[in-house]
Amino acid sequence: MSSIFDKPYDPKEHEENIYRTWEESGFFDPDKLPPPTAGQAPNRKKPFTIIMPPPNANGHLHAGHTLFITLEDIMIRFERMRGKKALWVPGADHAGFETQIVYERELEKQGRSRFGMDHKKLYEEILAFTLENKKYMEADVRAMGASCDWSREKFTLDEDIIRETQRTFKQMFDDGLVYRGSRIINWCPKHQTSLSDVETEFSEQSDPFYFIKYGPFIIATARPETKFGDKYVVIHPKDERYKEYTDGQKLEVEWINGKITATVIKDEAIDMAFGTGVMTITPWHDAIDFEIAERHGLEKEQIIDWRGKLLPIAGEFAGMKIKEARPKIVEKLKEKGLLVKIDENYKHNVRACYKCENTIEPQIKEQWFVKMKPLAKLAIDAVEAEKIKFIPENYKKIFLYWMENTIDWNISRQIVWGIKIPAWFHKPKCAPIPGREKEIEKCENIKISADEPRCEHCNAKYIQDPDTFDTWFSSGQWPYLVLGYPDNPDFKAYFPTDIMETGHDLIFRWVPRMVIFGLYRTKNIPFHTVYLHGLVNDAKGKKMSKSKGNVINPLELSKKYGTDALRIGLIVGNTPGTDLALSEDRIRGYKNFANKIWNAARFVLINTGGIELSKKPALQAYDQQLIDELNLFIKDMTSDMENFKYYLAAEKIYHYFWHTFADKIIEEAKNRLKTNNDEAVKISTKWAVLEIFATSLQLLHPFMPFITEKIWQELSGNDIRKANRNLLMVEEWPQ
RNA sequence: GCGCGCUUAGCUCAGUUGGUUAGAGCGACCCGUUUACACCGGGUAGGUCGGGAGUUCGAAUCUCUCAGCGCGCACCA
Repeated sequence: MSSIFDKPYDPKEHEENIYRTWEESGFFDPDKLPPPTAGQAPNRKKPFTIIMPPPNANGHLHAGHTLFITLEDIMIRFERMRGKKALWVPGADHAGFETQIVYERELEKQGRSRFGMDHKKLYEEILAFTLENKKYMEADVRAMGASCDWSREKFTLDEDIIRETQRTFKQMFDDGLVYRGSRIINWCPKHQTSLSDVETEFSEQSDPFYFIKYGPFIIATARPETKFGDKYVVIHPKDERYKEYTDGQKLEVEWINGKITATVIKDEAIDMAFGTGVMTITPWHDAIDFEIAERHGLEKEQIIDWRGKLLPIAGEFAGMKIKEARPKIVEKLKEKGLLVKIDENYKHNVRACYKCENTIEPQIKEQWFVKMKPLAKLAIDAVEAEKIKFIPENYKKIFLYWMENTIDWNISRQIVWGIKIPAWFHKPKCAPIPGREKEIEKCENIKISADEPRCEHCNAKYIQDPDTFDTWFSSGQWPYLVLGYPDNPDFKAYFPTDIMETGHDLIFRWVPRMVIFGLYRTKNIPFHTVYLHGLVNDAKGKKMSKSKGNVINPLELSKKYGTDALRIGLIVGNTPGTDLALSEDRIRGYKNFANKIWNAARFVLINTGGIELSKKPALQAYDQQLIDELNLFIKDMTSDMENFKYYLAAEKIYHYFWHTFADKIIEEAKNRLKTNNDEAVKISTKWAVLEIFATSLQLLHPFMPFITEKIWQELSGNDIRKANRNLLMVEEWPQ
């Protein structure tokens, strides 16, 4: 008799069909699940929800994605089998800044540039580009076996998402939680946009450190080119060395471009031990200096323009790029006798754009800011009250530390690809209308509205804020927006969600924002548990990067060894929060395992014909013991699953199947079937083998869904389960 | 600078509340093709659990300390 088991398992032959069968069954939608088995029934009222972190829609999945899809799919399949209404909502992220950069490269290839392009046209081009690439991402998610409900898929630029995001902004504006302010921001001169702190990285840099005469003082700086406008000299109030100088004292000082009047400021922000203990400040281009200037009400002046060139205040250096100007300025200081010495071994950390690695130029800009303190308080309280749990636990501490030290969040971005900030400005204000002065006094010069407002007094048009939201402003609201907050019944049925599973690198960028927005808008936590997985690195444990050329394409591994092998290979031994070294060897081993399962199925098929599991025979003591051991195993493994220890559960079932079931139980069964003529012994043996095999398929299914489903289909003619509804996916988790 | 984590077999990592000879996968070596499977089976070797000190009847596990590595945050002009 020939069967599909006659040749080794070839995943390529089956995976696509199996996925189609699942998808067409409709069971990815928890509202369309088949009636529960008796064992599942008690759970059926409980929802189990995971919102998928939406992958960027601008290309294929990478290794990190395949890990999170596998983990979340395991969680979902496990709970679905247990009878819960398991909902996993997929999504696609427009990924504002990131996608715009990807598209800018496309433009560059065509010899074009986004600067000078009509905003609307650019937006439409990027939209078309994104929707095209979104398909690849979705196909990859399917190829990974994700049992998510595609009927509920959302895109971060869907109309309802945009509308609700803008409403959140309006509500926060009305509550005084967002404000427009001229504050120091991180400016990327290449990308021509501001960035939040989490979108920048520090890199250590070695620069000459210049000691320069400034009147009676010597100041030290690594950036002489910012010093043109420096007219405040700051000293620590307790510094004995400079006690003769008093706060507010004026001094005539010979400076780079001639004489200026300097003012002495005393401020405790000064580190007396650093440099000379004296510094001049440049409030427009340095965060600390800005704070000092704010505290003392000092003037601020822009020195460097938005493109990174010096402004007219720099005199003869105006129009020069910083790098070009610096040595020339130093030369001039030397000529004037102002340069005291140069320390060549000065190392400091410089903020850089996390995408282009260009140095960030701090600038003062009028932007929208979220007042973080009161919002952070909500998050801190919820986490301290254990309403939200972290896996691994130590991330709780990290989360709280960050929340307690958070600063106001700049949410304005000077990019096109994103959600428009629904703010409108009335500039200039209304002209005076005789007799209506008081009324006009109250005229708002800022309106928050999705539609274009008009001034009710002078009928002037408002000018729309050209900026878009920081992507994290909208993705921070993702969990409830996806479920259609506030009106969609899904919101009531499935929120708060159960688990937010994401990479530990998003502990600051994303997780806190979701907690805050959830608590602010829905008055509820967005999820009960945060599960953080580690990063997927190359075989040597090094971070994958295109420039290093060590990027492993997970979908190639999936094609080569099968998705099941890739999945379980990503899971076994991969503890939460710990980075994973992904190597081909690791996956290859599990391909062999898949084949082992395949061949065991062949043995079972050949040897247990005629056995019906629903008709349990009187078991021999030996077989009863195997079943008892199996039950203990189920209990142990289920407990690991409930405690999110997938790395252990996967390893245990692997081991049980291969080294207990295949190596021992099957081998013993062979002997007994061959040497014993007692029919009762044979039936008992066959029944036990089939029972253990069927149960193993169920236990393996969340980890290796394709092969287990395929075998289940092939064996279903044998009545492997009385409640068999032909899809292992909705079968009951063994108890 | 502050914080977090790691250091266990050649490599990648488990080891739950301290408890008998410390485990897995991959790799190495030896033997073996008796029909589920060579994408296999049987077996072997390989670890003073980073160093040191302490608590304990007992420590890979708890405490202290030293060293090395990784990561995060912040920052000194």
